Order: sequence, then structure tokens, then C-alpha cells
Amino acid sequence: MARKTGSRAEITGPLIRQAALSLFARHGYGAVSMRRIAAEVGVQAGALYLYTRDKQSLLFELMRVHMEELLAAWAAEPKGETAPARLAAFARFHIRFHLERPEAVFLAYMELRSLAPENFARIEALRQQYEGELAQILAAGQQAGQFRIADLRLTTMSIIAMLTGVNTWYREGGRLSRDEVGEIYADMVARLVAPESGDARVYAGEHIGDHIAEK
Amino acid sequence: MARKTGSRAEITGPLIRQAALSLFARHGYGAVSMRRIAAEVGVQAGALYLYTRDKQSLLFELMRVHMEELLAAWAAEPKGETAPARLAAFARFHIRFHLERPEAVFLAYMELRSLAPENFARIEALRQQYEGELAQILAAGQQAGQFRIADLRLTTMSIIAMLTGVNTWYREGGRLSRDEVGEIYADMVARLVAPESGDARVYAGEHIGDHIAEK
DNA sequence: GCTTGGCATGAACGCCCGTTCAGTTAATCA
DNA sequence: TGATTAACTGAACGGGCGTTCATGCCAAGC
Repeated sequence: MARKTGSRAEITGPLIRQAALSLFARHGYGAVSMRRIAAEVGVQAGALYLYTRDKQSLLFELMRVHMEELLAAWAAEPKGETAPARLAAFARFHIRFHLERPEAVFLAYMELRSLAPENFARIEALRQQYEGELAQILAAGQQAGQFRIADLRLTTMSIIAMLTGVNTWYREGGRLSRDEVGEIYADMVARLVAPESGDARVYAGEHIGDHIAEK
Repeated sequence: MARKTGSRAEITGPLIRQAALSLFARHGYGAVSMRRIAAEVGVQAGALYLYTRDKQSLLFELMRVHMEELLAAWAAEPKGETAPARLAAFARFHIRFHLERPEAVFLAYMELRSLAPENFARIEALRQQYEGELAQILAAGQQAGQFRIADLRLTTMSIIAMLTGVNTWYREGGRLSRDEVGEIYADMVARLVAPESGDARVYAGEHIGDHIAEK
């Protein structure tokens, strides 16, 4: 076989995925043509088919890789011992990870409708796996009496939504750094499940300060 | 002029907007053709141009009407006197209004990128007006010592995001009714800004129970 | 019952679509 | 140096795109 060192394919492949990601996120899957992606890379449309079976696979692979990177990164994240510590770690991690790749996040949330049914099911399964990670933290804290949670699923969805929502308004160079935003959200999430408010004063104990005082 | 009573236009116009709304929401603006909208209505593509200047205006009008209905509905909503009561009213209203028109909500959030710049600016202004309504409630409650808010803007965005997030998972006929979801979220939102948690015990006073006990 | 005009057709405009494939190029190995 | 082959081109396929417009239909008003 010829041409190994400095192979063009090792460059062109990632360039195509990057261009597709950016264009899909900015204009929508249905509004972006293969010719436009190719032009962005500096190549003819036909060349794209050396790297992807078709347009649908290109979209699916972008979303699959994103979700698997998300799960892998969370698995590798230091999480702490107690449920409050793990919840704060989740909030900080989620915001950091998502702010680092806004286009992939936008794509993964907005273009689910553009996936063929079996591809949709696979991405949906990965998303539920990630939500399960948060749900486990909440359930553990609830059982330990460290959290007060009216409804586990609704609380899980609320937290995911408010954390992911950061991507819709955060702008680099704005009033707050990413880490500052992460801290404030870790605090807000803690308050959302804090047991010591209102009539639940009975839960107040030594764990207070684990997740509040860091703000 | 001829043909006034039972005019076809009074039927076809709304049908076109409904078909466009549904198709745009399900497949994306860029992926839906004028011919497909026309087919849904049972008309030829050319007839659409008796009702809209072009495809872009069709999208913009759907989003503009949605946002203006949202603002008008909130303006007409009974809101209560105190900040905690107004916040709970906002949460219940937001969830009810948004669950009643999931396609319009999806469109208004997902297809901002498909708007021409001046149309985008107009929709964005309406959205900020709505966010301002929530921000005012939070600011008033903060000044009155009824809320503890680390960051007004981040709290506003968090609440909007978690409330709107309901649309991504709520399914009719599921475990909870719309009203039950509204109540649980009103409670979660209240806890997010509650002053009496952790080291802020000093704020605890007669207002406790205004917004917690209703759950 | 004839005229009027609101409502719609359907053909046409020039252009872009996703995908395939025979052919060209050029870097590498024998 | 010549053979090999990965990487890419460019044309072609059938079809769909947004929009315009000359034309026609038919219910309402006189």
C-alpha cells in the first residue's frame, strides 16, 4: 500500500466532521448540502463519500461521538464521596464540558428529529444513560436524608435543563468566567434539593456547608 | 367585490399556518418545502403566495404571533400580590402555556437560526421582554428580603430553562397531569430562591409558607 | 343572468439536491 | 524506475427547490 506518512485522509476526515458539525449547528441539518460541507473543506462533494456512507451517517456519528465523549468524560471525573459533593461535581462538570463544545451540544439537542428512527433510539439511549448518572446521585442523597426531593424524575430533568440552558446565553468574555458560572450553578442546584428549608428544618445537620459554603 | 361569506381564504390561511408550524417543528425549516406545506393543505404551491410573501415570512409570522400571544397571555394572567405568589404564578403559567402549544414552542426555540437578521432581532426582543417579566419578580422579591438570589440574571435563565425543559419530556397521559407538574415546578422554583436555607437562616420570617406550604 | 374579482391552478424559470462512478493524480514501496 | 493504490475530481443521474405568472373557475353582487 502506498502513502502512509502524512496521509491526507488523517487530515481530511476530521476536517469534514468539523465542517459538518459547524454547518449543521449553524444552519440545520436539512439546510446544509453535502456540496457546502465539501466546499468548506476545499474538496469536491464526491470525496465526502470516502469518509461517510451518507449524509445521515455523518449526522449520527457526530452525535454518537459527542454522547460517548460525554459519558467517558463523566466516568473519568473526580466525583467526591457524599451525595452533595457528587451533585456539585456533576453541575460543574456538566457546565464545563458543555461550554467547551457548544456546537456539538446544540446539534445533539436540536437535530434529534433529523435522525432515522434506529439512530434516534441509539442516541436517546446514551442520553438516558447520562441522565441516569444524575438520577443516581439524587436518589442516593435522598436515601441518606441529605436531599429533599419531591419528585426524582422531575428534579433530574430540571437540573439537566437548567445546566444545559447555560449554553443558550453564555458568551466568552462576558461578565462571568466559566468557573464562576459553574460555582453559582452548583450552589443553585444544591438549593434545589436542600432539605433544610421551610417545614423540613428537621433535616438540618452536620452536612450543611458541604455544598453551600463553597460559594 | 364578490365572495365574502364563507370565504375560502378564511379557511385556507389558518390551515397553511398550522401545516407550516407542524412541519417546521417536526422536520426543520430547511427540510420542509413549500410544495410539502401546500400538499398538506391540499393546494398547489403557488397558492401559498396569496397568504405569505415568502417562506421566510411564514416562519417569522409563526414565531412572532407565538411570542406575542405569550406576552399577552401573561399580561392577562392573575398574578397575586407578593413576589413569592407572583413567582409561583409565573411557573404555573409558563408550564401551562407552553404545554398547550408544544410545536410553537419547539419552533420558537429551535429555528431562531433560520431567521433573517432583522427578523431574529425582533423575536429576540420579544423573548427578552418575557424574561424581563420574570427578572422583575425576582428583583422585587430580593429587595423585599423574600428571596435570596446569588445572581439575578443566572437565576432568571435557570428558571426559564428548567420550566421550558418540561416540553422536552412531558407526554400526555403520563404519570402526572399538567397541573401536578405545574405545582411541583412552582415548588422547585420557590426553593431555588428561598432565603431560609443554610447560612441564610436570618431571613426566615413570616413569609415562610406563602410559597412552600401550597405543595 | 351577467359581470366582477377572490381564489386557485399548473406550467415554467433557473438552480441546487444526494449520490455514484469512471477516470486522474501523486506519494510510496519494491 | 516502475507498479501500486490511496485520495480525489468532475460529470452525470433523477429529482426537488422557491418563486412567478398567465390563465381559469365560480360564488356573490348588481
